[in-house]
Amino acid sequence: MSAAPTVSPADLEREAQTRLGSVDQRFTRNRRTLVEILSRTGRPLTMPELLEAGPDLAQSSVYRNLVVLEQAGVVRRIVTNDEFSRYELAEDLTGHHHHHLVCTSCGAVEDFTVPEKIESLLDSALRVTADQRGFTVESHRLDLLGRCDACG
Amino acid sequence: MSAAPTVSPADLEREAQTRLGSVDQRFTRNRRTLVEILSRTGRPLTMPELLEAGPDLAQSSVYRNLVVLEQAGVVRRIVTNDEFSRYELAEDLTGHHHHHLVCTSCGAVEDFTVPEKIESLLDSALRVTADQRGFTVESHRLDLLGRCDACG
DNA sequence: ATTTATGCAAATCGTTTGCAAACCT
DNA sequence: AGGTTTGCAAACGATTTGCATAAAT
Repeated sequence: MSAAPTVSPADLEREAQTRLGSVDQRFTRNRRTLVEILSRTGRPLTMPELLEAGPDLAQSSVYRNLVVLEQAGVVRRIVTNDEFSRYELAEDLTGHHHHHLVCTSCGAVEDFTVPEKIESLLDSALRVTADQRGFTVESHRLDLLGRCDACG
Repeated sequence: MSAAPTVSPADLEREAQTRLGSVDQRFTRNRRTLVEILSRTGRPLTMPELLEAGPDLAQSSVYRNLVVLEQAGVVRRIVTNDEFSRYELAEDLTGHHHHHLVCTSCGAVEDFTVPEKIESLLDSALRVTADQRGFTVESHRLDLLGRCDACG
């Protein structure tokens, strides 16, 4: 349930730096702050949550920086039926492939993982299906929808 | 790739009728039209697509009716990173459990299924994980993100 | 007749954008 | 300097809502 970083904060910064550079973008103070917040929190955050965690950030800049960070492959945007988008570090940055538990009552989103064996089985099954359709898979998304512990 | 209805149009109408009734809602002309369009098309439709398919429908009424139909369990709303929500018939109405291929380029959404064996394996693995977290599963959602045939 | 659904137009609200000042190198 | 980023305020656009009319029972 913690972020369980398999990547050190320093490595993370360096990798974020690199990825931004490869898209001709700078790793500015505000962007650092965002990466730091997302890293520390270790779960998908909404805009209000980000602004609360970084009170000096201007909302418009956060939106703009999240777009940049997403294009650089540092951040991933998650859309649910909830009113807000959520943002988390790209999973190949944290080395932590996972999925989401989405509460249909309060909108909360948590991470979870499935056993490696199931994951790889699923992965190959999906690839077969996609190929048959001429679909080029970039990633998959597996969410569980239901009621979280708090919402009973 | 077709809708492959395992449920006849008549059965569908009757069931929609029933479900609406159980939430104290009527099966009005406009709602019939929506169900008919979704049934005929057999894939998730956006608001513009719905309005094009039913030129006499008022946009606000469509939005309102989709809410009602969703509450009655007749329709399911799908949110992607695309600008529009999409709507399809609830899968327990069509008897056709499926997932989605989401094109990250054009936003198009197609249905696909995975082998029953994989599906049930996944299902039990998910249930175990959820239980450990005190999470009550209502449904799962498995999307493949990538480039569709047309977008190469 | 009374309740509910409809359609138009206006309001909402998360997100995006224009622009001038601040920042970086 | 020369370019980018920032923050404020205004704009956008998908969805929602108020209200008067039309259906439905």
